[in-house]
Amino acid sequence: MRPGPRRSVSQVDIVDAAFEILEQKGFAGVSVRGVAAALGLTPTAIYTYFPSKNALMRAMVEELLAGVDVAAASDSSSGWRDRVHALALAVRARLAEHAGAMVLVTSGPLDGPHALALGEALIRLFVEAGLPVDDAARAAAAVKAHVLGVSALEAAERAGRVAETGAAEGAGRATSGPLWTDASRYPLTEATAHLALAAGADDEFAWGIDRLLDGLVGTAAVGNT
Amino acid sequence: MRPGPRRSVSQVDIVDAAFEILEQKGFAGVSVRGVAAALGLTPTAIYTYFPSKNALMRAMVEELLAGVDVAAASDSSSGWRDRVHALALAVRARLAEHAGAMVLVTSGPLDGPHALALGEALIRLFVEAGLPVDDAARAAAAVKAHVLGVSALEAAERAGRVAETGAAEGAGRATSGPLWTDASRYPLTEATAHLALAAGADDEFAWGIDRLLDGLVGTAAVGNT
DNA sequence: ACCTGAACACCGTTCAAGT
DNA sequence: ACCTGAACACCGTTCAAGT
Repeated sequence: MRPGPRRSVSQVDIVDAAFEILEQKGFAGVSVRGVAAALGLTPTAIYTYFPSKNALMRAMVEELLAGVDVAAASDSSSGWRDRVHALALAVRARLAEHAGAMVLVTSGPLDGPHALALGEALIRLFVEAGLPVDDAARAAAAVKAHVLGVSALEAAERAGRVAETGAAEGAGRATSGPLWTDASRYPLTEATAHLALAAGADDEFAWGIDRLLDGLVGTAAVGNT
Repeated sequence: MRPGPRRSVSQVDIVDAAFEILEQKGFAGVSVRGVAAALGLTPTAIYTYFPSKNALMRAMVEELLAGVDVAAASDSSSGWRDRVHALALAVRARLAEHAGAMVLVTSGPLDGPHALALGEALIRLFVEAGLPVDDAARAAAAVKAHVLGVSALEAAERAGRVAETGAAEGAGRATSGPLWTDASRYPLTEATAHLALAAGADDEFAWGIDRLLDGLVGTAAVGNT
């Protein structure tokens, strides 16, 4: 057997250990040395399981997406729209679960089996909604982009919050401080700051997905199978 | 004066040098040591200009966004829809210009002056389109997310291509190879692969933005100022 | 087949010291 | 005020060697 390690730990053990470190120390804190140490291994032992750190990270993305219930997309007890919603919400939740998961996703193409299954399910749902196949694929890509984009905005905001509390003292003073506080030049941004759009409220996310779906299927196709 | 270095190089020189390295070696290749060396400086000299590597990267994001012409959003010779299009296309182009720019954006909140100006311009355009302020802010966030999401998908795909050509030999064989090639389980994905949705065709991007705008402003507001 | 130890060529950041 | 040199505590990855 090609991938078969016989002892000590398994590939999923390594991935799980990596996730634990990701959760605690963020993306920059994940090192193959650290993961190895957490498992009582030498760094070089990791290279028996994964050919590179990047391969490890891609496996992490797969485990992340493995957590979303793609099968639920085929459950025809609810309409296609509800099922797209469920899928989008699930992916976003998984991405929000671990700090730095967003950078992980950007580290390589989403061509793992779970990623492919997810994309396939989305296209199928839009076909079900009455779209021609090509448009269904475009719509699926748009939904993927939207979920990823919202997650990116959330990750960016969270990265800033971590940096601020982490530094505590006036680390970024001279460079960024005085220039960026002139907020009165952005009245509309200020007036709508209470919406906390980047913070990741579920209802705001659902609103965005709904507007996107409105545009994707047009007003004609209101058919909720 | 607080930020005033008197000699040798300026902050923008450092940012520019960092971009050159980003372009050539990707995100992982950018180091404060490397940037310093490119300018004939010692690594520690960089800390006279930026308090940390993260501060440097945030300055890079600002320079990236400085390249999009936000003023064009106020040019009322074209409709609000065209101007949203122009803004979205410009941001995406800037993000696509440098490999690894996406990770850069995720490294901290988008609260620099150029980022704020861009967000403000988007909200204003949606107010112009007839949306109430709160919905305009939500719409602006959706457009930002869409652009970022598409860029993230493109970055992920590009990261994969680099890894493949870089490794050349069977680096990821045992781990990912045999499991991921069973593409016949994803017929719809295969059937629409020719669309190259992740590759970043301009017309596909425009289609997505258009559908999103359709959903955001509804069918009632077709008013093109 | 799996794992260790030592080594190579790197990192970000701090701090005392120079001019 | 700006910059250097040396140092600290890390990195990913390779390779010979052990069992």
